Amino acid sequence: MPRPKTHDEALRTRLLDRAGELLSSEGAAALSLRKLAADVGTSTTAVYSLFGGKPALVRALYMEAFRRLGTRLQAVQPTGDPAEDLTRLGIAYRDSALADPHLYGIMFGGHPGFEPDEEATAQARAALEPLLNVIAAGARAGVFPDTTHTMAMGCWGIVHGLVSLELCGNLPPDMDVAATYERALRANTSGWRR
Amino acid sequence: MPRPKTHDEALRTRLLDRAGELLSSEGAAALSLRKLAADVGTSTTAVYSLFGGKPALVRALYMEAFRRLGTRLQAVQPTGDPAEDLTRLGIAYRDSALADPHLYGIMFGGHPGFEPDEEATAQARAALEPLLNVIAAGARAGVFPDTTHTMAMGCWGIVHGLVSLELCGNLPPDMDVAATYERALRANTSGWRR
DNA sequence: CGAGGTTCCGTAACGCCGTTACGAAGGTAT
DNA sequence: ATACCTTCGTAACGGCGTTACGGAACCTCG
Repeated sequence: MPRPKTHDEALRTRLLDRAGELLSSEGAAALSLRKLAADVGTSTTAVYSLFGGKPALVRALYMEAFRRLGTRLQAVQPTGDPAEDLTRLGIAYRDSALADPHLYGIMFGGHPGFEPDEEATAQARAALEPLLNVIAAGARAGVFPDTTHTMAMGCWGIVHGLVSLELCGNLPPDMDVAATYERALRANTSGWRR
Repeated sequence: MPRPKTHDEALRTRLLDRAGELLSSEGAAALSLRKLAADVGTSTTAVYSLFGGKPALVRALYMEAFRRLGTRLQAVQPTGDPAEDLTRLGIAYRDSALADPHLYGIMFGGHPGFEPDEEATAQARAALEPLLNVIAAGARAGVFPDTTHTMAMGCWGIVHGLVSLELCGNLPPDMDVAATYERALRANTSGWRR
């Protein structure tokens, strides 16, 4: 007896996909509920019934962004050399960010109204598990210190920091970023060597 | 014969000060031209005649933020040990960011509509001169490599990255951030040792 | 097969925002 | 005193996120 729902899971994914496209092509400022709904051929109400509002939509994008990052990091095949693996993870991290800078901005840019809750930060941490695994393996092999979490924070810090500086345009335009990035990663890794 | 100006330099600084206060107390989302003008006792027109619009106001805050950061970094007294100086600079950097997180967000968060122009990025680079000086001194002393700019990027990356992660709430709440931060800084520095 | 009822969703309104055009305000020179 | 020129506050415009509401769509039952 009820009217059948058109605000269903399919529409949810279409909204999420289009939101990601808008974000990638025109930036975060251009991501408005009105434009999004019009593009998908529905009304803004859909976003409220399917997500709950704009912050909740951003949250969904946040989760998706970390999911993609985690997938890319998991795809890095271990070589047996923890230091080398660490560098490769860092490069994969940067590739992931450069592949969709605006999505990276969702993860760390801090959108107005959205604060990651516990589940969201758990998703973020889960994406970095390959990093923890490599560092823990290095610790077991005796090349890294036993303070796995401390070292993981340092490594996450440097990859995030460099990528963030690059995306903000804070690096000199004539710099060979890829090479300098890798050099900085290796220096940092060797500093943690036991 | 003209009506005397009330949109003068004094009003400009009052607007800038209040904008900084609003930013610090209520965040970037609460910084609206209407509220700002009302607080200062003028109209939104003042912002347009004195700055040129909201992005230009944000630009002024951006310049001010990097000016303050530069002042704090310059206040770090060299010890003669470049590695130690590097750590102290990193701690001063974090202190500066924690002193006003929202102002730090202006520098790297990327506000909608504002892209730093050449002069703004020059101001940003100038603030980091103490970092370059210490690294160059270390290179002259033979403890750091000759690739000063590469190493500077790495060092900026790790301090910015860790501070950024902390401000985003991406670090575990039970972590002793100050100690871990310093540990990561020292590891990174020692990795650059020649 | 049509009427009723229940659920659902698009429209439209509200209060914000940044931006801009315009008319009133105010001091100066005649 | 009046005319004029600069300056600034008011108000309007389009767009935003959000929400209340009324009509639309379907199933069920007579």
